[in-house]
Amino acid sequence: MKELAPKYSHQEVEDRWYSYWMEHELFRSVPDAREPYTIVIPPPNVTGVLHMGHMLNNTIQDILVRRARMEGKNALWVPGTDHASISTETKVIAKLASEGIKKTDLTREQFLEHAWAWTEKHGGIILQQLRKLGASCDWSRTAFTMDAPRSEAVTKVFVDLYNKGLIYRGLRMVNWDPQNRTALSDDEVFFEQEQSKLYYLRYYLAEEPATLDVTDECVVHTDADGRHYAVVATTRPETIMGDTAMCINPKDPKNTWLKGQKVIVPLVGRVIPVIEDRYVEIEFGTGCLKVTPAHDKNDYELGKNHDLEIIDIFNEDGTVNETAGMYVGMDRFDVRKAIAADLEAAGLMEKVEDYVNNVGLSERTKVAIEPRLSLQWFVKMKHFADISLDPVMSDIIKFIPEKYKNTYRIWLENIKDWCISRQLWWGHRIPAWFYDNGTGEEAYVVAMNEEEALEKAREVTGNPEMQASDLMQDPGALDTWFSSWLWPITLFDGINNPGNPEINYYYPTATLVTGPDIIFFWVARMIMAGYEYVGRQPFNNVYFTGIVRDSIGRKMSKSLGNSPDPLDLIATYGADGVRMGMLLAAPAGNDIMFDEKLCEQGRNFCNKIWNAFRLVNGWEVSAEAKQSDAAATAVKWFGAKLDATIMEIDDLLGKFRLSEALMAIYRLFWDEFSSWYLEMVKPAYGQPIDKATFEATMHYFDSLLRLLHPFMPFITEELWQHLAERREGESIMYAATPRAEKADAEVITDMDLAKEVVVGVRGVRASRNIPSRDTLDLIVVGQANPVKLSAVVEKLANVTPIRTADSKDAAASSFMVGTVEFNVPLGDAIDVEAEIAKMQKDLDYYQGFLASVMKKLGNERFVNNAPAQVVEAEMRKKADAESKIKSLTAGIAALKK
RNA sequence: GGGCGCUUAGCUCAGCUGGUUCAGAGCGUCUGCCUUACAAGCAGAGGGUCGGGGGUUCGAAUCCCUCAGCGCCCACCA
Repeated sequence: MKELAPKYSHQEVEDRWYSYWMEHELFRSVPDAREPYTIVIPPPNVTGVLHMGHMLNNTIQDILVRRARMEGKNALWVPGTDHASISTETKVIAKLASEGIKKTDLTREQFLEHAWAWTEKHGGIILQQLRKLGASCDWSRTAFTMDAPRSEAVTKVFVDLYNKGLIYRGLRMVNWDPQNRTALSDDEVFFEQEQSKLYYLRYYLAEEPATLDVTDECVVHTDADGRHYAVVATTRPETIMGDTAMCINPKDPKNTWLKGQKVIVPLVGRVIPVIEDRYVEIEFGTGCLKVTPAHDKNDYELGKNHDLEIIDIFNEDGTVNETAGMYVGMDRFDVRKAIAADLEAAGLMEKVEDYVNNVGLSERTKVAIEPRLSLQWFVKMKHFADISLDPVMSDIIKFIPEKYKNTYRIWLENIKDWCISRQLWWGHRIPAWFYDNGTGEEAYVVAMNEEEALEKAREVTGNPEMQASDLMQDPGALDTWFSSWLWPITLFDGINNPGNPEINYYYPTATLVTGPDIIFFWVARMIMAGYEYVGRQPFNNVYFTGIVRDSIGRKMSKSLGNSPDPLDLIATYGADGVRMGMLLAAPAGNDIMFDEKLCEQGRNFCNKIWNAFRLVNGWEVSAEAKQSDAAATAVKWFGAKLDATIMEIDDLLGKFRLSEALMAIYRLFWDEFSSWYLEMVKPAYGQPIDKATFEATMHYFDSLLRLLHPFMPFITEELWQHLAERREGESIMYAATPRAEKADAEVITDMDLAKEVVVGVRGVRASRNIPSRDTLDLIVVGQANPVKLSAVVEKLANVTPIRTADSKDAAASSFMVGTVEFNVPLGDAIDVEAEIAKMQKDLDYYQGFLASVMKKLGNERFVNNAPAQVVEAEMRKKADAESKIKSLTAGIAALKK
């Protein structure tokens, strides 16, 4: 056998094995007779870069897939990327801007060329990075949400839903992003607190009435000239050009005098009515609300109810338009400043207060959303909510952790229609064609392509002369999620080619691994699409990972600079080390407090495995050598320990407690196998090992590597090749995961006792500074030797065969294991005072313990009410404590003599 | 405003339907060791009245109430 370096070096090993796996197509899956196990990757944004969230997410997926593969399932992990419509378009625009090119200077085709070029350059980088992590994806299936098969499916679904009446076009107040000039869905808006101002504006009465209907409770404003005015508090004075009413609450006693009046919009001069609606909050500001139906969601509703005029004063980019009549062409925020100054100058500003406001921002551009009235395409969600709630609530689709079921339910119960159109170019184009039907009303057809659209249009209009040039396709694109929601289906061509062998085999997928932040965007909608188009759930489990934070709990972000580069981490600690580091910090459902030290721990573990292998690899095997008692015992015991841990791991993995499963293997390998087992079977210096022990050890090593492989694929593959001859193309990836039905509990218990005795002797050595090479005597006091596995004790503690004695040796250090006292005679080396102090401490503890047990047993209600076995246990505790006290008391007395 | 979750050792967490000395794990800390696989290591040790208060019970980290602190999601009063 060749010499191995004392330190494991991952660099060369990891790349070599990844190439080997690829070369032999070991990640490839095609349908066969085995049970399928499918995972579809949450497609990362095509222009994205690998971050720690991806690392966590994909490590988990890889563990699940590799484990399933070793369980004999036909495991498939499908990779791909997302075209990320708005995000990519934003980035391309920014890139073009840096080159001095404006989007508006380009045609659609020119812009798309740039976008595709960008996609080709960046797309796939992130997938390449995943390979470094060891991701066992079937790369031959790599998909893109905007490639041809996916695009066709998207169009098909749009047409289908339109035909079913589930997609409609409507004039709605939408979230408008003035930077990208597009509508956004509600889910793409986030709110942030902002320091702003509350402006109090004077709205003078249009006509001074002869008498004012004033009560004692009224708050009436009068200026120096005796003219009356109302005061309106607003955060958005720049929208006054769009005011078409002022609103008060009919129950507001302060403002009853305004009922039925008309007021003048400051600066603008327009006369508007005072309307009454209970929507107005009496306590807010002055109780007077300016109503701008074109620029506020609630105002729009008010406008509808009170039949108000709608005056839209903004352009698509958030500048003021001609309709406003003033400040034309200025940006909305510049107008705010200008108008505030002008109001002040005109004496129309009552006062200005500081105010903390929640402002809606575009998730992508971070620009303040402008509520805007526009014609958009919507999906009716009621139907989808109806078909997708029950499967989750009844655990047909299991959420891990379960708490997200609640979140899901509440969202579905309050669902709003989904705005799916975006005024963007990068994305799936909306398959609707408009034409002029001469009525001035909007007329369009929805079809798979232009040809079909023309056919339909001719049919609808009854005009066979209609030409393609008479049609104009909707220039907009679809929300990215309108393609993502089909992902588990379109990856197997289930929309274009329903019921094909692939979709029948791989669908429903096993487990979706994703973040809770996209539970609405994506998870819920995939469930909807799954039931609508396949009639079944898209996945059986959804494992929600936490957010990766830094070691002091801050979210990792570029701006904070607290996010390590995953590839740097891999270079430093190895993919195996980083995978372990991620996982150690990642209990399901909790946020991840990531600390680079955990990767170090992972790397150290690799080194430990490596060195354990170096040890066994270096043994000289002798067919003649006889197996020692210690070795025979060790072999039997570790087999039991291994079985017990296998069952524990099965249980943990079944509950998706990956972190704990890995920790169980870690302890099994490090503590039980390396620190205990290998020390038990290790031959004396220069001696060969017997064949039986060697073979058992290699077999155990093999089992450990198999258990570990899903978590740490590279080092396990590297070492596995040394364990047995293997043919080219074979891999631990397909070795069966170890199984166990039951574990020999007796030998485990016996060994636990033996280990405690060893630790006891080591403790004596440590406190007396006795080198481990000095052989000691070990005596059981006052009873028969209870240690069955004494050969192990003799070897590991380096003691002569265990003897028994009736009473305590005055020149011995002692320790207790259970109820048994052990003596280690030390002769002159004994420190009587220290020995007495130690025993006295134990004695105090047991006396206290006995007292508490006696109190319990003295309580009649306890004895009468508690189950018999609980009472019996207390009786045993009492007997144990008494026996220990007796032995300790005798020991102290012996020492004091 | 509505909802969900968390608070256990210095740190990160596990403790299922209350009961085996149940108060645990990993890391860190301290002490002693370059012992013939591994100092990225070995051996040993210390460390918590389970957020506060109250209740149910023979018995509570575990169940109930309440207070405090932290976090997340939804809604978005100008």
